[in-house]
Amino acid sequence: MSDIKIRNMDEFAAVSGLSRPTVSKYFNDPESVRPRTRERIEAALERYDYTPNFFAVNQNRNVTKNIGIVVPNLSDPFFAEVSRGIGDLVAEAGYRPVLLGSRGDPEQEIDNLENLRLIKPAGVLMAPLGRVSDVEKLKKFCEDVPTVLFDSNIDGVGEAFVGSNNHTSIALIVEYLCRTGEPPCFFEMRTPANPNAHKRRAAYIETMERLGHKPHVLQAEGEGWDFEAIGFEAASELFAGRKLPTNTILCSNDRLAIGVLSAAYQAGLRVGHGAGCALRIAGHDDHPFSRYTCPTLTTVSQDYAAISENSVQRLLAMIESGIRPTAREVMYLDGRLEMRGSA
Amino acid sequence: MSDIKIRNMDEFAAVSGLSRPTVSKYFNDPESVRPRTRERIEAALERYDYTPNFFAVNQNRNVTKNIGIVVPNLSDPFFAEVSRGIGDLVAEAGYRPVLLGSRGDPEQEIDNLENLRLIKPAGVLMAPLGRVSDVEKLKKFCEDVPTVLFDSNIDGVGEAFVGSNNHTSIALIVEYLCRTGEPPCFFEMRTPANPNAHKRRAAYIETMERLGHKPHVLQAEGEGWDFEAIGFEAASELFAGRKLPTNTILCSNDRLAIGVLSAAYQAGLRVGHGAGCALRIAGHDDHPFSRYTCPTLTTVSQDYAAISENSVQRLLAMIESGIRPTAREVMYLDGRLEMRGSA
DNA sequence: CTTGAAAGTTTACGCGCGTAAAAAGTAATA
DNA sequence: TATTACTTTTTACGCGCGTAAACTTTCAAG
Repeated sequence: MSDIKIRNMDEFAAVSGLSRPTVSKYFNDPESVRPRTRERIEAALERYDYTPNFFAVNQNRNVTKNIGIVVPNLSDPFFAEVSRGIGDLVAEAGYRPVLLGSRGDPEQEIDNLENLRLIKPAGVLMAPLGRVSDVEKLKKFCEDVPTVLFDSNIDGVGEAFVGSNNHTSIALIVEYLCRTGEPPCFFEMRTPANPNAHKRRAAYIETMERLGHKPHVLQAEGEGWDFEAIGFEAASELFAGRKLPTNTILCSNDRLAIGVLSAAYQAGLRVGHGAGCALRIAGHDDHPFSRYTCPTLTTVSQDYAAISENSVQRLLAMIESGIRPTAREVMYLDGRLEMRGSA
Repeated sequence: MSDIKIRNMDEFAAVSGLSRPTVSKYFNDPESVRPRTRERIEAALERYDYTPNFFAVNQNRNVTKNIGIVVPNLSDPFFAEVSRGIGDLVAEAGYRPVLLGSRGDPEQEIDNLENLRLIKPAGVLMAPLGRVSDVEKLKKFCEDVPTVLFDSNIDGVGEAFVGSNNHTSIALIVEYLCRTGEPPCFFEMRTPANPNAHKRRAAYIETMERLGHKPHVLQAEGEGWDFEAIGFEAASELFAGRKLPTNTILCSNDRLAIGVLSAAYQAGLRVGHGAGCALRIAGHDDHPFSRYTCPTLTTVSQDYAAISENSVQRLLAMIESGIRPTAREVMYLDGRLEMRGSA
């Protein structure tokens, strides 16, 4: 490694014995130059460390190699996990992932998109806030930038959607619960942030009716993303008032279930499916901590890997072909039942 | 809002009736132009939406308004939380936070810094991986870019460090545990990723000896960041072998403690400080989920807010004064005992 | 009304690179 | 060896903005 500082592509072209346009071509696509030329450039790269100026490279492009990843909340372990996976895939494909969290705030969500627009991304992968999102602004953004939605769907926004099939996964766990004990009631937030919640409630009701049971929906008050706290508060009240219509609770998601588990513990209710248990509790999502709750949480796992892979793949296909599909593509992946200790 | 598209600063200067250099001056610092001029520009901004081209703006600067935030792992709720707070503060101060996670991988950590270098950040806030970090490369980066470390300290790296005082906070909880029951043993990973772990162990030993008790350190095997799993496995073996030297376990951090709690539950050991409890378990950090474990986890909370504020403040002071301090500044904040159900 | 500093305008150059066009060179085929 | 198709080089321009220098206008104070 030489100590001579290379200040720009001109100087680097000089030390590698080539012209700047050829070097420029190499950096845009190493395959586009003759193998021997490539070797010379790569040899020079070992001796002098040079990287094209990020800003100058992107200034003239109308699209860059940046791919935006926008999720509702980076503090939520689910989204932290998924966005990590997506970021990896994006980086492997030779793009630069730019990760942004919206903190549950629709204004922040739009801000994130505006910030992304500044860096002229090749495309965006986004898990929208859902119900509270500013749909018109989202649509406008998606007209300009190829966008794939994941996790929660908003009709007409983006070129594609990849997510879980709430209908089958809720059916899966409702059937399991009915088969192995009392039919469950359904525990959710009254004003859920995420549109999946509505689908899950609907799927619960439909499955219960199909099985000939009466559905019971319990709704917790509270806004925001502090799901454990909301679940805890509402469940504590339920337990104190002994208002539970059944001994089995299916929660709309694992974070609520974690709050409910905690409330049950503090109310002295033993949770599980064994002898001496007063209550069964199940969740949905297979949150990273679900396997370490007490008892471990029975839930439905979403196929994180498949969601990540499919959404990235769809976006890259659009970017690399340059073709925006005429019809919006929607893909639902099946969940898997995770039978653990709590139900 | 007019529909005329403004393509660049020249056009925007034209519609606002000013010259481009004046407009440029405004965007660099709105206070630097006469109030009347400012009004004209801001009026124009309402009619035509124009934002200076991000890449062109930064191309000529040798430092930008970007501030990098690098944490070991974005999937860890602790870092997710802290980096969210830091990002907010950075944004409030008029800078653009760029968040990067190193995934527990020292190479990724260096990669992150190299990527940051490309965008010429005004400064960087970093929680280093610690023991496994490539210290030489970190140092080199910190020579070029003003950097403040937080969470875990590496001597000689960065201009300042802000973190918790492990010594006092471990003393706090050890004293509490000794006062209210059997003296604790200390549960940690044999090869912890984070240097705080070593300080915590040392603080435990010293406090125990000061109080006239014999310290016991139990070490779990396992590498990586899957702390709950590592804690669970090791604790399960301990419980099965009945090898515990005391009925009180102080875990090096909350994530390990969550694993240990889960193992205790599955081993049928009742955890808590009440009658009929076989075991007390405590943690350290006040992880977001600690208040929802079963039982709730007694722990020491780190002062997230103060860590965020102080580290951001120190970095901004350096950036805005343009002065790199000659002496490295180190700041330790005290933790607070969170007495809950588990101990 | 004069004066002088502060603010704004004009003009001009540079940043580092993408990229187009024409010329020159290189490698495989006939 | 001549032909042909690629590659590479040369030359030149443009992107959008920062910024310096010299000049002109504005505005408040004397």
